[in-house]
Amino acid sequence: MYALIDCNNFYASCERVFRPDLNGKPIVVLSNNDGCVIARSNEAKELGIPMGAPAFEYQKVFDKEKVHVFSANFQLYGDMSNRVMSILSDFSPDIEIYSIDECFLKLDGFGFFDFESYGEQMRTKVSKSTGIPISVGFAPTKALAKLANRIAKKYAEHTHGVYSMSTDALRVKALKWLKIEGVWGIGRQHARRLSAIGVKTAYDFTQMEDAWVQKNMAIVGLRLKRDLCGIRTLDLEEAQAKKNIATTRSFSNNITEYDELCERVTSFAVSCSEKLRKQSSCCREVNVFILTNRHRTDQPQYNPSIKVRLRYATNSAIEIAKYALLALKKIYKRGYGYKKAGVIVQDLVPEESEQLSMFTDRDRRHNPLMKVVDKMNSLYGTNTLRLGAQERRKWIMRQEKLSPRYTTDIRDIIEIVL
DNA sequence: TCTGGGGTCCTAGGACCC
DNA sequence: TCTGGGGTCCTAGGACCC
Repeated sequence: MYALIDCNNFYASCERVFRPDLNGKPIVVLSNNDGCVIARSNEAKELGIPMGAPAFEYQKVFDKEKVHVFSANFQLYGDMSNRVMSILSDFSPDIEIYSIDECFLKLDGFGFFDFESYGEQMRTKVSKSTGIPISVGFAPTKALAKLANRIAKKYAEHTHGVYSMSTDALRVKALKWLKIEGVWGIGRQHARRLSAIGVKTAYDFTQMEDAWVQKNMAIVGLRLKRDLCGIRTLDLEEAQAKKNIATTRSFSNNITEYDELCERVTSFAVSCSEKLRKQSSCCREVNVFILTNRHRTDQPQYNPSIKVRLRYATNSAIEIAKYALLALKKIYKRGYGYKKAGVIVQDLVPEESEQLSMFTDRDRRHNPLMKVVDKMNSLYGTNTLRLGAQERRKWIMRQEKLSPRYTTDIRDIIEIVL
C-alpha cells in the first residue's frame, strides 16, 4: 500500500496556527506582490473565491465577507512543512516529499496494519505537534492513493480525514466517482480531448485501449492508466539535485529603464547562485528573459529570452551576474514596459566534478569568497553582503499583509501574555 | 491600476553523421 | 521521370504537477 498525506489548505492553515482567533473564519493567502489568491480556507472556498483569482477583482468580496487576507510568508510555510514532513517520516522508512504540503509513504510490509487507525495516528500526531490538519489516503498504487486522499478530504464528515481503498470493489467505485478532469496526471488539454470522445470518469479512462492511450497521451498516460487499474507502476521517486534553478519575479509596476532592470536581473542571478551553492551544483548555462505585461493588450508586447553558454561551470554570484547582464544587454529594447523578468541557470553539474581547462581564466578567489558571503548572510540576514550592482535598490515587493516569521526569526517569536 | 513562482518529463523534428 | 537508408544528438515546445 501507499499513503498520500496532504495538508489541508496548507498556507491558510499555517497562518491559522498562530492566529487561533481565525478558526472558522475565511482566510486567503496571496502570491508575491499580493497579486492573486494562492490558498483559501474552506470558508473562503465556500464564498466562491477561486484559486488564482486576481486580488483586485475580489477586493469587494474580501471587504464584505470580512475575509482575512495574508501576503505569502514562504519562510513560515517552508518551516512548517519541514516539521510536518519530519513527523510523517516516522510512519514509514520510505517517504517521498512530493510538494511543500504533500508526501507519499510506501507501506511495504505493513499488510497486517489497520490503515484507518494508522492514518488517525498520523492526524493526531501532526495536529498535536504542529497544529496543521492533514488528510490521509491509502491505496495499492500512488495514483489511487491520490484518489483515496481526495475522498478522505471530500467526505471528511464521514471519513474524518482518513480513507483506505482496501478492496477492488472500492477501487472501481472510486474511479466511477472521479471525474476525468480530476485525475492526477490528466490536465486540461487531455481532459478536454477525453471528454469529447465520451471518457467522462477515471473509470472510463481505465477502459480505454492501451494503443489509444499510448498514441494520444504517450508513455506517461499509459503508466497512469496502469496505476489506476491497480497495477503498481509509479513508484516513490528519490529526491534528486535540481536540473534547473530559476528566480523570476513580476514587478508591482512596469519597468522601462535599463538600469533598473539590470539591478533586478543581478539580484535574480545572485539568488540563483545561492540556490546552486546550496545544492552543491554549478551551472554551464544562464538563461535570461524579460516579459511585457500580457494582460495589457493595448500595449506593445515583447518577450525575448536568451541563453548564454559559460566557458566553465560556476556557481559564483559574480560570474553568473556578469553573464546575466551580458544577456540582458542583448535582449533589452527601449520603449517597452516590462512586467516580469527572470534568470534560469541550466546544464547543472555537481560542484566537485569541475572540468579542468588548460587555458582557464577562472578566478580562484571566488570560491572562498562565496563561502564567506553565504556565511555572513546566514548569520546577519539576506543581502547583508551583496554585489555593487544590487545597490540601486528602489523597488519593494508589495506585501501589505505579511504575517510574522513566527518560527524562523527570534524577533518574531510569539508572545504569550498571561 | 492591480493578474505568482518553480519545477518535471516526453516527443517530434531538425541537424548531423556515415 | 528518376534522386537511399539508417542512425544519434539536441532542443523547443507541450503536457503535467504543486
